[in-house]
Amino acid sequence: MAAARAQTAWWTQPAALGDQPHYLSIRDHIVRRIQSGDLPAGAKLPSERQLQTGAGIARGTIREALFQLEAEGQIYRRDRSGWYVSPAPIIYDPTRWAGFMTYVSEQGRIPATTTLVAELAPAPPAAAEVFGVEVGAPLYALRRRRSIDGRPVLIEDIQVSPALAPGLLRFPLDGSLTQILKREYGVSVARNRVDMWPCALTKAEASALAAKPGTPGLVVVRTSFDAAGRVVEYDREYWRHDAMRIHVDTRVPPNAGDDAQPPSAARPRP
Amino acid sequence: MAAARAQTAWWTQPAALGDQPHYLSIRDHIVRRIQSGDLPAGAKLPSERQLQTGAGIARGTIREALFQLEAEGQIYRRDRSGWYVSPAPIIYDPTRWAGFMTYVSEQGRIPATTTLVAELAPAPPAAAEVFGVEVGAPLYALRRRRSIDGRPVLIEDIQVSPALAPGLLRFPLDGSLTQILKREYGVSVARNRVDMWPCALTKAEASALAAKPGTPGLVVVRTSFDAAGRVVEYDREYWRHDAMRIHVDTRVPPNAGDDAQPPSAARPRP
DNA sequence: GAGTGGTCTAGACCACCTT
DNA sequence: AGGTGGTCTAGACCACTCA
Repeated sequence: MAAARAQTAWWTQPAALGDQPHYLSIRDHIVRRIQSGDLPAGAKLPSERQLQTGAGIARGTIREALFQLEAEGQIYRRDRSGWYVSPAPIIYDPTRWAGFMTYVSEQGRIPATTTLVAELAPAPPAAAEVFGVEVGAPLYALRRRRSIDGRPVLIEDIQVSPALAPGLLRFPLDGSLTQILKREYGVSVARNRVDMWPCALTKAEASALAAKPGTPGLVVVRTSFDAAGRVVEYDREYWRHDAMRIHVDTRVPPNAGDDAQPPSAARPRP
Repeated sequence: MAAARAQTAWWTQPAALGDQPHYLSIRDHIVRRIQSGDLPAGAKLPSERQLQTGAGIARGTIREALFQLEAEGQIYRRDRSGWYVSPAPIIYDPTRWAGFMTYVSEQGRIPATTTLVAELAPAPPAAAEVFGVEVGAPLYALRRRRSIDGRPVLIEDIQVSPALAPGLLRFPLDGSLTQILKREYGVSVARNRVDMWPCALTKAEASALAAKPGTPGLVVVRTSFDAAGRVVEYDREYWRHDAMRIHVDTRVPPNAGDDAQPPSAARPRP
């Protein structure tokens, strides 16, 4: 396997499986090197120019292969630094109240949090609607970056009502916010409403993740409520799309009707 | 707004917001045309060569703008046919037992299903493990294509145990499978286990969706169980990534412990 | 300061969809 | 048959990261 570094342009030969585009043969070759252990998780790939192997391969073709692998979640890039093999994704259950720090640890990985912003700020329209306050009313606003094994994987913006948690910013915010709310304010989560969709990271999120703007990502918007139906937390997370898999496990009340729709009503919220 | 079709190469002028790459200015221009209604949902974009406007713009640059918009979910392509404005996504709740036909209709859209394959086939390894049978044991296997408003949006592979639903293939399979299982066999779903992750569509799924292989997609794997814990359905869906948003709403049992983890245990299942 | 990826031009040929 | 996107080459310059 490691002999694949021979100088001859292995990919100028007819494609292994016959009639596929050139860039897919290159992709296949890199996949083989990843699967063989030649390029372990986190390893840096050879530079694009090195991958050209000197022989009649345009850099654009190499890059097409790289983009394909990025879309598949097998490699990622750090902006202007290089291409790296993606680590295994972590399993993320947005319906759990256990926080990031908890379940990343549970899966044998090392979580870390950096608080980028923590302030009392005027509510933007989306948050104002969720909290049922006027646009511009003061809300605690946090912006945090979370990492797994040293790799930044998500940026999140959180809003919390000062009415529910006065003085929140006095506490250390790099850990579990949910835990602080519970322990210090006696507020606990009884309901989670979660929306998720694939996206492209915009400049702001991307730069905080050392990614290129336009990198494929996943948005997770979570609104959590307490037993009284008050909004506890409004959280918007931007993930690198290769960093996680979503896992949800739901039990349905046994006596629900035929076309009933517990636990949720799936209302469009555009 | 509609005057933007002037012959002068509008994008050779300095970018609107100053110092951004050229392809992003092109992107912004197309976004404006979409938002202004000049290019409504479903409309076909001008061809890549037409978008070059004759003046010093390489097609590759146009394509970069198009790829960016595709990653954002704003446009999509039909392989070798052209680029089209993406319709609004539908809201998908994988924890509901209501089927595709139901909630697409609820959202004022027109669902359709084409059954591509319906047969009794040997269980592949993944399905065999889920059903707890030997690899190669007979399972009903369905492959269906689902469309919204005439646009194919997902391919799904379903496996059902013949022990639970003997003679299943005699029924019309273009509707709700869950409903058939309930009505004809008295089997109803008490639990849904769902995993989701972004992916790139492979050749098989892509061609059935008239998409290019490598198009960004979303995989949804759903295992549903009845009250006795038997597997009712094992379902693997490949979605166009711009066609849906995931929405989950979960209520937590009020008396659960601090670090307990209902309703699921978020175990890694690689 | 050397090397990396990011952006960009200007061609070309092909397979395939559409009409 | 004509037009579309898909693939590909062979350059070039720039902004940035990293040592």
